[in-house]
Amino acid sequence: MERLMRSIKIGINEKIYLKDPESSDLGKRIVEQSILMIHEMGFESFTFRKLGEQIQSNESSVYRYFENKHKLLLYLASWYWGWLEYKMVFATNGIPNPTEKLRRAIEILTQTVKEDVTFSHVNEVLLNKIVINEYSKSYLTKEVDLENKEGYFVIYKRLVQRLHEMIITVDKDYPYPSSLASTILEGSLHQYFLKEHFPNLTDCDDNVTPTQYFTDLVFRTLTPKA
Amino acid sequence: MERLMRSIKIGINEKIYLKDPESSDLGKRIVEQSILMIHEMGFESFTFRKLGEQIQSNESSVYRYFENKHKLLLYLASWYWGWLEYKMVFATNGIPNPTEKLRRAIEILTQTVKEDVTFSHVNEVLLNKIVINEYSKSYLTKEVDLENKEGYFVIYKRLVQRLHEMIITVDKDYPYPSSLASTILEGSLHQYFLKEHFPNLTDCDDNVTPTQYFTDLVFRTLTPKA
DNA sequence: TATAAATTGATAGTATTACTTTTATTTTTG
DNA sequence: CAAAAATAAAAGTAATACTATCAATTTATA
Repeated sequence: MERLMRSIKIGINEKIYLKDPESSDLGKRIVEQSILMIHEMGFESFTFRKLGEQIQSNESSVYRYFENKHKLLLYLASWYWGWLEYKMVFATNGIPNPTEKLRRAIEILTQTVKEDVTFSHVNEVLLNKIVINEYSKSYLTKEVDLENKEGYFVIYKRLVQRLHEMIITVDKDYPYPSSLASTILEGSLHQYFLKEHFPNLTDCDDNVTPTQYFTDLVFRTLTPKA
Repeated sequence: MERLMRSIKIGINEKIYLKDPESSDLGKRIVEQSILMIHEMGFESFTFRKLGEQIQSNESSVYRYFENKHKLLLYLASWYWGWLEYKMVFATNGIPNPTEKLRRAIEILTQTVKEDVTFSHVNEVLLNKIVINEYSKSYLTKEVDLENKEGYFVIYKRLVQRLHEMIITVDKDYPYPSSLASTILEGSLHQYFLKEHFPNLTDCDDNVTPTQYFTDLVFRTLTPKA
């Protein structure tokens, strides 16, 4: 699995970048170091100037890969969701029982990223934390409809769609499968955030995981067909 | 109800502002026009300079009320949640049946704000839209723990707490009442956002409301005690 | 292997933002 | 009416988010 993951390239919409960061050493350093820096200082404080210094290159060189830091965030997010999608498809493939399949999917999608599989230069553990703290900012903008039309969110949308399909396979009569799917994905990020910063607003802690909460929620909600 | 609402002042943490905007005509114009402008141009494009022009005053005058636009957002959000809390407490007060009480609370908390009650200078319809699009940005910051300690999020937290209490009154054995409560509040904002920008990721549309989705979800999940 | 092409690095420049400071003017209030 | 407070106007600062230019270096290819 690890070896396999390492050899896969995640297909990201080419309009997100000016030059594919996977195509050069500098590009990989941009991705690698931006993850460390955004995690460290947060998205608002992160700038291309600082990144340039960090990678011992130049601001202007970074701009040749990404138009701006917003596009870089879209890139990192797409990478993350593409990686999760891959893990999910792999883990659920071949499970015949729809209930078990959905259960496994929820597990993959809502669990913490513990090990650094180190898919080349990308630190998935930190990337997961970045997504928890910053992903919303990538779509809560005035440009969202335009960017959606450009296809910048396709991977995330496909992931929700896959979850949606697993839900209706378990219970074809459930009336809100899309909403439930999007609630699981978005809600999971939120529960992780609350656990860290607003522990009173969640039941998740060291002993209770978002995975347990959402698994319980989904299977109380759905009525599996006989 | 409308009359009552108009005569109530929402108690907002005094550390959020430098000078109470309710205390002067200029302050009220700041709040009133900032709501229109943030709704119109989005939070990132909104600046105190532009606001100063709009209210026929000066940037520096705005800075005497709020340290920066982030604090202004915290203020507007507190106002909104305080207003919603008030509506909810009012609407559920005196309902003896816990299930009906919770149902009514969910209804209030997840429904669209349709009418402009025009609680003085605040346009609640637009404020609701601002909260949908911008609220996350108020806490997804590196300063969240500090600001939480300062009490900038108390009203929102109290609202989740109230919902939590109603949930356990309906089903004292449900193991995740805090998570469910926070999921309802946050998830509702998210479903409204999806309905507008990612209709494929939600079942909510002109005919199906987030209220229906969450009411259904909660009552499938909880087992009311006999 | 020479040369062209592409990439990168360094520097400088522009417009805007997010403020702060100062001073003048207006409004409020005792 | 005088003093105090609030507001307005203007200017200034440091940082951001870029763009443009050109030189240096690496890479590709003829």
